[in-house]
Amino acid sequence: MREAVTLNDVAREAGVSPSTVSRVINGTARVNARKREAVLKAIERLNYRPNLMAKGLAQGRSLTVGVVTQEISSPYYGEMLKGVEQALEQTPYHPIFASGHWRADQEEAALKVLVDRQVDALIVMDGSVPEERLLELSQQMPVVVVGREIAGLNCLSIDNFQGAHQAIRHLIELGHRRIAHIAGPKSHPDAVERLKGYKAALAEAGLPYDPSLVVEGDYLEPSGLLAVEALLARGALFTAIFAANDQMAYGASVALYRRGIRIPHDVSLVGFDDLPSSNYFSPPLTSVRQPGQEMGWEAARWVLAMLKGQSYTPRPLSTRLVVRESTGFLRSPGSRLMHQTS
Amino acid sequence: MREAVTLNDVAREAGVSPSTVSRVINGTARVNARKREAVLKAIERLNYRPNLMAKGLAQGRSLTVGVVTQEISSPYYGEMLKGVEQALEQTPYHPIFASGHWRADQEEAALKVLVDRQVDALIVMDGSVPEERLLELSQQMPVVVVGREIAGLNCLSIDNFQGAHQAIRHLIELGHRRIAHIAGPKSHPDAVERLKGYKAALAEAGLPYDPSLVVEGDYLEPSGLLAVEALLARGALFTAIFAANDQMAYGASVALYRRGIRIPHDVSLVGFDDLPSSNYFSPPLTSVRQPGQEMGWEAARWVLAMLKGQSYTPRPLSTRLVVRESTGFLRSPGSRLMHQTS
DNA sequence: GACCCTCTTGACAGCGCTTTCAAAATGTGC
DNA sequence: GCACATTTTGAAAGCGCTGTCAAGAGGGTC
Repeated sequence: MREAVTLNDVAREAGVSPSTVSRVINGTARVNARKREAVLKAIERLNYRPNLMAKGLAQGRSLTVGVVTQEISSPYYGEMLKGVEQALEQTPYHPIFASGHWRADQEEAALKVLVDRQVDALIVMDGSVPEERLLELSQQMPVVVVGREIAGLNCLSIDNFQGAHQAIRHLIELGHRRIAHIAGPKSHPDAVERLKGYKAALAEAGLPYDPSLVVEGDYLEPSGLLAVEALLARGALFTAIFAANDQMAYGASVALYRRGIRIPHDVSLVGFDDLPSSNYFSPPLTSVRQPGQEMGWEAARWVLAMLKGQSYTPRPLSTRLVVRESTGFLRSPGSRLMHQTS
Repeated sequence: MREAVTLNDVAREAGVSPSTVSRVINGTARVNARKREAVLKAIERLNYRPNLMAKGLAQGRSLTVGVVTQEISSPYYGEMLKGVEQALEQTPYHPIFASGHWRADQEEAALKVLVDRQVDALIVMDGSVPEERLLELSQQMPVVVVGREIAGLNCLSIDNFQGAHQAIRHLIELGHRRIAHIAGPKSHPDAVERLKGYKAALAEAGLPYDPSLVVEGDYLEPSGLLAVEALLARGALFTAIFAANDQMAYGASVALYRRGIRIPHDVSLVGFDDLPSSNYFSPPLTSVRQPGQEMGWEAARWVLAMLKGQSYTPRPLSTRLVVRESTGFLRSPGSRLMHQTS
């Protein structure tokens, strides 16, 4: 394992002081053109690469941005992380990720890891860290929260109510009257909002709210499958399903497939998030698009601005219903499913 | 932004020297029980957290492991990253990711970023960095390569040939004789191996290899869709498709769906990777399981061992065909598709 | 040629931690 | 109670870099 070449080596090689080398590298002060040349040559010759840890220590910053997600492998967070990565690509900053695994204690542990690693700023995605904790952290460094709204903090989130509302409107316009909902966990504010949007859209259309058509899932595929089975088991009558996220919609579609219930022929299905894979689902899934990548990007731009002491107004993030092939007109008042289960 | 409390503060508070505090924290030498107590109390009282950057600089290591992937948001890499994260969770090390975006130059840039950040070890997933470059890096720090076999390096990969072979055997056993293949990019060694496995299995069964049944994709969904369209356009006759990865299989299924070709009724479909979502695809996708998470885990354990100067023998990683509902017996010699396109 | 200004440069003191090294404290045997 | 071996401890140097500060080098003015 070779010895690393340091700034001192460069200084010696170029016949100048370390300070001068530092100045050339960072452009922090004018340096005589000849010396600058000498330094650059020496850097080239020795193939010098600055030690970012030393630099960080000296400057009191690490040039890293901490990102807390729930699960790094989740397609939903994947999109956001990609956005963050992209926004940071051309800057001196680099993201460093830690996952909360959907558990408050692990999330706190993730925060600790990042803080200990001296991240210069923090992006927190969803989760259930107490608000006070985040407020406390925001005293120490720039913090941007994605997917939650916390007074006194810079937050970035979409209108979940509106998104759900759009989805239900779409189904109603297609003629559906009995629309089941696979909700997200009650502990997630976004899930609650989506449920509200569902109810509101029904109410506006003069449709009754039937609690037996709502099942709570946990945002993962298996729970979508289970939800549909529960619905079917209790003999619920429905011609469409609105799942609070795409992953649960995937699960739901399998349950329907198993029963020989065809999408959208017998039942229409709408998801939320519009994951990249939803476009390639079969049938391609109608879903409420949530601009994950853009959210990550905006969050990163925001903390960058805060780090520079600038203000930043994130572009408004809006949801958009992407209609694909998993939704269709209600076939007939007494569709197959209605008969089958009644 | 509050001033951070340092080891010196703790020393003063506890009435001992900084060295002693360091010793208590790291357990690098015995310390009188009373002093240790005093130090621990002081740490508690001041809520001290060591500065990992300073520690890193002093020790000449960063306690980070660099991981180069192609795309952090890809479900395939997501699984591996999760494995890495998991393996590192209970250690002092933390992963730091950088993406190559499927481009050699960006991959090199990613490597540079990680090396500049003084990662203590490197995990390289697939990609096309020149072998010499990796060998050079391995002189400087522990390196484990996943998904490539490079002489002189610690590599971790599955038997792609065998996996593809299994998939084709399965289709043949179901009666299929004309099996199309959506290959991965020729530049990827694993794609090449999978193609070889496909050919070998055909040959063993005494079936001819028909180049017109093979289309090259790029491992992403759209290319799967395009591939099937190309196949159909050229009037290829087939009753089954083996896609070199699940994402292309997803794309393929959409193309088939659009043409009204049913899976597995008209055409059987097999993927490779067995992404988590494949289990919830409709119909649930038959796929060659590649233990992504385990691969990440093993790679991480391996570099950890190397960092400790220990040797490590990774558990053998094997592929396994997971048969789900996207494959079925050949309906009849003259299946729908055969007629339709002939 | 003395004086003042501006620009460039190097010495040096950190950043917060670790790690020798030698001094201080403790313990042992007689 | 002494000489000696053994721990335990603190002082100090250093990891590789930055940034202040004051000295040095030029240049202009009268």
